[in-house]
Amino acid sequence: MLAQEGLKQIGSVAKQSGLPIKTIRYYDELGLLKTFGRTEGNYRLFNSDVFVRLRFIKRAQSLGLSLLEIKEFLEVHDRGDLPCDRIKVKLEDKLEEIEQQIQQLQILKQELKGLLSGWKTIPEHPEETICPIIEQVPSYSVSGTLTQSIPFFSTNDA
Amino acid sequence: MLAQEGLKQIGSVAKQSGLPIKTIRYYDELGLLKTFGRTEGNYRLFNSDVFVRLRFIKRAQSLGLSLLEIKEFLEVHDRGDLPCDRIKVKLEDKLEEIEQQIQQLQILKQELKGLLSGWKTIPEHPEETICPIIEQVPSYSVSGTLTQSIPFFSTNDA
DNA sequence: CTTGACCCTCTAGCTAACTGGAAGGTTTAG
DNA sequence: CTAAACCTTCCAGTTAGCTAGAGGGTCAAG
Repeated sequence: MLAQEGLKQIGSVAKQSGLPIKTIRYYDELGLLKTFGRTEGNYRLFNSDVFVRLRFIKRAQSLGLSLLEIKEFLEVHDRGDLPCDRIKVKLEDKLEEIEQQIQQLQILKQELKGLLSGWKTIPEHPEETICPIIEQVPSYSVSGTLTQSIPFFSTNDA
Repeated sequence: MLAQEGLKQIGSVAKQSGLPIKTIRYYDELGLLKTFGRTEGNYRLFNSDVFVRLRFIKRAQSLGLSLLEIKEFLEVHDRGDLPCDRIKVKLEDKLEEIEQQIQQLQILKQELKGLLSGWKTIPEHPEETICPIIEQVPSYSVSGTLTQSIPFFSTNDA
């Protein structure tokens, strides 16, 4: 029997939200959810806030934030603040990250295109290379300030 | 004492290549390296082919191929073929993958930019949202055939 | 009273590419 | 002979976000 009105067990939260039960339990374990206590039978109880929280989590996740980052925001929120300003800063960082990722991928793409456009099944060199073309050093001057080349060997001695 | 001329122990391979010993051992375990036997003391011996192989591995990795994919190529190579044609197909697939990744990231970027440009530290709504802005449904019509929206809740019942 | 749906915790596994450490064998210089 | 530097295998842990399964408790209906 449910302890109070309007409280839900994990199963119906799962159904309404479309998320697997296991996932909801997992979020709860990580401290993302703040359950509304338990029944006498030790069943988790949620009030309808949980849907707002879940939607927030999923939305933030889809924007590239990790569960731990999201947890921080939720904690700020739970202390009474709107975490908007912090979120803004994070999102600005994310934006920069994403722009860099895109740049890296563009470089890669250019490289791959270059390799593929110059492709021929090269005949000679039986032993000294594995695949001659793929081993070419990239010589791109794509567009702009890209001096950083893709590493062949990193420089750590261990 | 080294069994033969020109053979290297793992330490000097590590030094010359710049890769950690552990990594080289790991590649060997995965079957990427084909050692040149062992000493009486059970030390791995490499001939200088190993540098070609390592360079190939690192290069292919930097092009977005996994170690398992790379292993396939090396096995083809070791059976006597130049694995170029297979590599070509893989690389074409990779190219497509990368283009899709870029597209996804562009969408994300647009979204983030949209959020950040419309940003104000919104005052009201104490409880029904966590951060009002981040919870907006994205309404982008970026450029072209993007019907797929970022999922809030997926559609699996479990 | 029993069945079935629901819930609990706990442990372990998944992917990928390593990395760290324990415990111990080998080789060489002094 | 001993110490240092090198090597070996094996086991476990890292990251992130779950997911699977075992083993068992709770609850309402028939």
